[in-house]
Amino acid sequence: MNLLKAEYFLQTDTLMLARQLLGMQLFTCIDGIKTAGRIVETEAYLGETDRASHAYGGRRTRRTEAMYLPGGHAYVYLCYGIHHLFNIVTNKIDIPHAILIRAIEPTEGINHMLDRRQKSKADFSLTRGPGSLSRALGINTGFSGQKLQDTELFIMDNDSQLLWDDIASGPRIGVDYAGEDAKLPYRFFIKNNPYVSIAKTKILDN
DNA sequence: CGACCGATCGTCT
DNA sequence: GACGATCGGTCGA
Repeated sequence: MNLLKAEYFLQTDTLMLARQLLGMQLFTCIDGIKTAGRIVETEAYLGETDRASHAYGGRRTRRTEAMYLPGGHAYVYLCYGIHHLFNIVTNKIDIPHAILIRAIEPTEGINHMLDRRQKSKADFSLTRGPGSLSRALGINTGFSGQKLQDTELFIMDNDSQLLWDDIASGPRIGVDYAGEDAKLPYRFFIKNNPYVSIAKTKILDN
């Protein structure tokens, strides 16, 4: 396992990055508490031209400003007043692409995750869904705009590559408001992984 | 199972 | 003042 430099996310092909993130590990080390999980589900948001993106049409607000930073920064926002959703900004400065991390498979610090989630037993719901995994890892909106680095929030890539056949894609979840763009297959996940959200659609392909 | 619903609050108009 | 890139609980079949 190697530490992934934040600059890795300066790459411009956000869809490819969203696919490549699968199998990598997301770490947080907060107040000395280290927790991590293997990324098993992601969604790409392609910025100005993507109706599902908060940056659609080039919208710049206090909240979305983090997405206009260079790739390798975090974009975290509050959803439904309760959930802190974690994204990795990609592409060059002023191009507001981002990848939402939708599910991880816990690998380290499971007891701390249970504490944060106020659960007594580990089950798949511990880190299934973007709000759940953020809570388990201790990620909140305070991280928005921060660069990924090796002290608090970072990514390690894996020695073994995932096979193409192990990955599936389909429409993104919860973006019905996005019209035609809601159908785009910008959600990627590891096939048959129990931590992946149960999607209502059946459209699956590579 | 599936459908429905309430929680809860920052953000934008 | 309305609305979410959600979650977890309940209710009925």
